[in-house]
Amino acid sequence: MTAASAPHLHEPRAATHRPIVLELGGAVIDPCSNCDARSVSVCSAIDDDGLARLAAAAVRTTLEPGQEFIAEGEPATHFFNITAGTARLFKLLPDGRRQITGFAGRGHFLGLAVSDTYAFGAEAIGPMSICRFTRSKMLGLLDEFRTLEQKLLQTARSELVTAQEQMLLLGRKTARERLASFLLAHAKAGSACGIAARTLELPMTRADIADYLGLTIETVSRSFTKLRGDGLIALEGANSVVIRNLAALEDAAGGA
Amino acid sequence: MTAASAPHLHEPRAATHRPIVLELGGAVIDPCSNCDARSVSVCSAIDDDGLARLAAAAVRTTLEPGQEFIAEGEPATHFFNITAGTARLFKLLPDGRRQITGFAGRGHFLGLAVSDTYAFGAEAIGPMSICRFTRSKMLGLLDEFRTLEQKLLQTARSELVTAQEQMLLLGRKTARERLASFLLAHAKAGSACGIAARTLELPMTRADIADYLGLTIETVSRSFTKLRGDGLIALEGANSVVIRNLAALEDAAGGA
DNA sequence: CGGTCACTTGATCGTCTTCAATACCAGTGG
DNA sequence: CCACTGGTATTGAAGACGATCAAGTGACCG
Repeated sequence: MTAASAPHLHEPRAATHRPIVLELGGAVIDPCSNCDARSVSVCSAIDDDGLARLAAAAVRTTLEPGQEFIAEGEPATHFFNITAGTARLFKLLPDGRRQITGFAGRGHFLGLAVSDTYAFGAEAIGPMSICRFTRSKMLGLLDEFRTLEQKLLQTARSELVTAQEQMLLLGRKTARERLASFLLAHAKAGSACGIAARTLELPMTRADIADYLGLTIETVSRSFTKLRGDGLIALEGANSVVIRNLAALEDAAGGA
Repeated sequence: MTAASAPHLHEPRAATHRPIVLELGGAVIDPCSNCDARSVSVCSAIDDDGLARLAAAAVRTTLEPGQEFIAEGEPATHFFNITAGTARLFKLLPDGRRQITGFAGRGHFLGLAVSDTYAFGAEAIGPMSICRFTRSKMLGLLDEFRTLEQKLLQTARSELVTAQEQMLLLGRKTARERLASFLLAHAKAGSACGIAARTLELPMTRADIADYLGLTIETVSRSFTKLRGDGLIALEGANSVVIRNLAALEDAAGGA
């Protein structure tokens, strides 16, 4: 598939492009066929002919850390495909309380709103690069390529399953179980195969983790400390976690 | 579209069939074209020719209150379409803690698992009737009728939005806000147009509501009492709720 | 009329939150 | 090289919200 593959999770990995192809003839030739994110994204559902059309419809953009690119409640004019970096997806209450509904990494497709406004906001956590499509062009592609639509259905169902698991976590798990579940989920997502990675790089802050797990920063921090004290994990700086006892961590996650 | 339409929410309403058609010629003629649930279900995405094939693939079943018809973790052999009654969808932790991820009423389509096992369980709340399809037949229909697939994508996205709202509720709202949100959501779902119904019939028990809102029975009960004491609602028996002050209830829901 | 079941209400307890102080780390400039 | 600064994480103490434990009420039913 794609070239380099790091054991890390959600790393920006921006520099894997092969400029050789892009410079052929001096013009940009089909950036999509060359995209790092293609193999893990809905774009993989489209054939080579379609890819040219996709490339024509796409606008590549880079984002600064913290930059918001989807605003909850705003008209849903665009679709996005993440090619590098990680975004936080969130919903807000009027008084400022925030719930992060998920983190979206490379290959993640965003913006398929039901209504004509976005149902959630999205911000870059670190530096990001995204592919932007207008609503009409994307809908045209969807109409034309059934495989794309099928892939989206598959993706949506998978996200629905994840969402249900998150509801179980938010509604019924303790702080310790939530953090353990979170770490395990990211360990699994970070490794290519099904085996959990031993070391995790967490691109998000404690505040993000707290808002994702329905806790406060302090409780997240205390839970980290507790898991470390119990020998389940080790912390190397704030953003790097090493799993020292996978079985015990799975146990601490509540068994589901 | 269909004939009778009650203001009530999730009412079993089993007896609206028109036996006249069924008795023509003495044999059952296309139960699908006659189905109460058709107009509100994915079946509406299929044309009349397809409906006959759908009918051939469908097996109608009735369920007792409390009967489980989807078991979490079991092989996903069937799809289901609810034609009458309400089901609770839930996930369990090994120690018995339960999170209800949603309630599914007439027209709701269930069982589209990502993996080959069901990701959640489903039980009848009251008496129910469902349409059952084998996995292979349903996949065949899906393959044949693109409109059906499109409808499913639309449904899945809508459920995803609902799930995100529920995450906000579970992660960041107080008990009072959760119950108010719950009542409002059902008021809106119960009425045909966008205007919230004034009276709600809740088919589920306090335990179900608690497991849906991530609370205990006691806290749900206390919150009901409190909302009543504040004049926002009135209770007529345990399962009938009248909204007395819609604006205040929306306010109590946390504004989102 | 006793039994069960669902709901309500009360008293106490515990987990997580809140408020507050301190530690840490990278970047900057003296 | 080291003090200063701002952002982020950790730790501590007090408080609140919801959970737990327990009792009481009411409806339905044999």
